[in-house]
Amino acid sequence: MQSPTGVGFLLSQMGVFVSDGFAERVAALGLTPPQVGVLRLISQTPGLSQQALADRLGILPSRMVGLVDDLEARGLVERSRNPQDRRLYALHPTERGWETLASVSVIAVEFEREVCAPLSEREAGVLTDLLRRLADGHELPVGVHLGYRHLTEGDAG
Amino acid sequence: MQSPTGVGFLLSQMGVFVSDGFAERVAALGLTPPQVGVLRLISQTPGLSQQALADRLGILPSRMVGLVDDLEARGLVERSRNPQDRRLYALHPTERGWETLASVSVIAVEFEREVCAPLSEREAGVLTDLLRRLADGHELPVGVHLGYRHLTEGDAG
DNA sequence: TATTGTTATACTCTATAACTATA
DNA sequence: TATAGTTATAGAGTATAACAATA
Repeated sequence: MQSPTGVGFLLSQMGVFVSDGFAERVAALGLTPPQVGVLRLISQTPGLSQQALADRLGILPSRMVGLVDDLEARGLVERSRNPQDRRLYALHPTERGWETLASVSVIAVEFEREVCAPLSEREAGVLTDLLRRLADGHELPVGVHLGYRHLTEGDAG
Repeated sequence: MQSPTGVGFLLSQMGVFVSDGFAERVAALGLTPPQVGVLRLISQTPGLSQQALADRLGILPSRMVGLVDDLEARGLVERSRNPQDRRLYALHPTERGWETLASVSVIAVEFEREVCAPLSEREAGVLTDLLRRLADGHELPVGVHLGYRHLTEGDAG
C-alpha cells in the first residue's frame, strides 16, 4: 500500500469496494462477475468459439470450459457445433440469457447510481472523464476487465 | 462488469491496475502488499500485539502469524515478549525494517507519479478530492485496504 | 502435424478449527 | 475459564500439462 491518502491507494481501495459490491449484486442472479463478462461478450458477438472468447477476455481456454459449462447449465448459453469445423463450438445466448443480461444491466445502472451517490451529477461526470483518461493513458483495454486475465505472460503492471 | 464505460467499471479496472503495479514494485524489495501493510502499521504504533494488529487490518490472527514470520525472517520486524503478559508479543520494526519502509515510500511516491502521469497536476488534485469523497461517503476505513479483510462476517459491499 | 475443447493435476491464497502456553 | 499465538486442515480459485476428437 502506498501512502494511504494518495490516488493510488484510493483507486485500489475503491476498486475492491466496487468489485465486491457488483459481485454481491449479480450473485442474486446466481452469477459471478467472470460469468457476466463471458455472457456479455457472447451477446455482443454471437457465434464465437470458446477459444476466441478466451483470447479476447484474457482467460485460459481450460478455464473458459467451466465458465461456459455453468452458463449452459443455467440455460443462459447454447453450445452448437460449427458444421464447417466440428472442433469449434458456436456460442449463443438463449432467450433466458438475453433476459438475464437485461437484469444485469438494470443492476449495473442502479449500482452505478449508488457508487456515485456522494457526488453531484456534474462531479460524477468529471470523475468519469478523469478515470477514462487514466485508463486510456495506461492503455487499458476498453471494456475488458484486467481481473480476468492470467498473469503468466509478463503482462502485470 | 457493469457497463464498461461507467464509473464503476473504470474504478474496478484502475483498481486492479494500480494494485498489480504496486505489488510488482514492492516485489523488488521481496515484499507483498499485505506485508507492507503490516510493516507500516507496526511502524505507526510500535509495540502492538499480533492480534491487535490483525484486528486493525481486518486480518485473521492465524494469517497474521505467517505474515509476521516472513517479516521476521527477513529481519524487518522483531518479536519481543511483553513481560507483563507473556502471552503477547510486542512487535517493533528493526533498523532494517525502518530502512525498508523508507524504500517503500520512495517506490510509492514514484508510482503515484506514474499513475497520475496522464493528468495535469491540477486534474490529479481534483481526482484525489473526488475519490476521497467517494471513499468517505461509503465509509471506507481511512488507510486500511479492504483487500486484507476476511469476508466471513458479512461485511462485503 | 496442428488446433479445439477437455480433463486431471498442482499450486496459491486464505478461512476454520483444534491445539499450547500463559493468564 | 479465557486469551494470544500457533499449527493443521480444508476450501476456493486458477494455472499447467496431458489428452481425445477433428482438421
